[in-house]
Amino acid sequence: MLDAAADLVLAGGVGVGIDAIAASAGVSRTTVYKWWPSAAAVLLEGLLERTHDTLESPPAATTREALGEYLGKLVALVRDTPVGALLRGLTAASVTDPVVGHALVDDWLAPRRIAVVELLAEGTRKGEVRAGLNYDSVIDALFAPIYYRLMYEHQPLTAQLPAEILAVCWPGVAA
Amino acid sequence: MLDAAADLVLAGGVGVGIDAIAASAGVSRTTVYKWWPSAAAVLLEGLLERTHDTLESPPAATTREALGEYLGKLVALVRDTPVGALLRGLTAASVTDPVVGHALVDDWLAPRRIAVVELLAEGTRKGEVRAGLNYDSVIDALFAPIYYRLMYEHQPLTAQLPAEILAVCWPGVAA
DNA sequence: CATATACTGTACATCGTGTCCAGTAATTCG
DNA sequence: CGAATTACTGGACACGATGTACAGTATATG
Repeated sequence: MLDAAADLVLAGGVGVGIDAIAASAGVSRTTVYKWWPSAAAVLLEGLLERTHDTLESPPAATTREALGEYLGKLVALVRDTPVGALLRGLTAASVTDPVVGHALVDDWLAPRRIAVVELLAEGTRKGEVRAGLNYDSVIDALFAPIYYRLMYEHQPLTAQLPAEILAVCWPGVAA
Repeated sequence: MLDAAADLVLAGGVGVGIDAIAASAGVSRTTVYKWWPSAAAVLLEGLLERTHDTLESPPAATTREALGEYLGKLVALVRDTPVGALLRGLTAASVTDPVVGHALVDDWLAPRRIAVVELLAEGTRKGEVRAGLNYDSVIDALFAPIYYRLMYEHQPLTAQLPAEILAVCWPGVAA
């Protein structure tokens, strides 16, 4: 059912409902309800299940490069896989459903923020990142443009975005 | 009807529908449909009508201060008025309704981005802002954290946010 | 006075959600 | 082997929201 749900979103649908998931998975609606409380819960679990291997940051020579690669991996995921549509739909759902909102923050956003906190802490240890930074602000500055462009589509979500983000933010982060 | 719609959102409702708007405005549902195609359209017009005076940037000594004040005004609007809830709801609606999405970008986001472009251009003229910047990236970096926190609520939307954003981004923007 | 415009209120078709229930197939366990 | 648990089916139903249709009323305009 998780695969079916993800495939549905891939196929272009953002407002995927229980009916569509059940039909696509070849099971009855009742069965879906037996395992998940809502369509959004299915989509969220499908999202997490397919991406739990995208958390670690690849080794890189410098902290700046490591951040660039980490953001690049996220942008690629959002651009080239159903993850983008999934995130858009779940973000919309989170507005009316606080449970989805909390799950999205705890299970999607938070782990990625933690990964970057570690990158920054390591950078501070190596003398590449300024000490005494407010990590939460920095992480917002790094991640937010990606979600901003994902949601509003006022600017294209290009592969160059991480480099552009770092061009603006890195001078305020570097030691 | 616009006032009624805005008041409804203020009262805590994010998923405001045609029924609620009509009831709150004291008119029949048919009448609302006569003037707007959807509930989101009413809310959007109400939002724009109440905020078209918040576009200009106040005069400030330095470009950095001007940016801080401009972002501060936006944060205050989002924090202390129905604008925050309105934006959250409309952003959610924009995911399934492209018309709302375009209107949100063209009539809400774009004018504010243009105001900041002017601030930055003026700053470049005064020698306070680096020349050759990619304005779109800078503007994303400045605005995105506000919308990011608005949507996910993973971090509080405090009055200090603009200062924190500038602490990270200004070094990459200053001449 | 006649007409156009705005509004009313109900009714209706439609869709998606979430629950309920009786019945079936398969698996596990005594 | 037989009994009980577990998973699933599919149809029915209540519910709420959306959007349209229509016949009728009030009000202002000319």
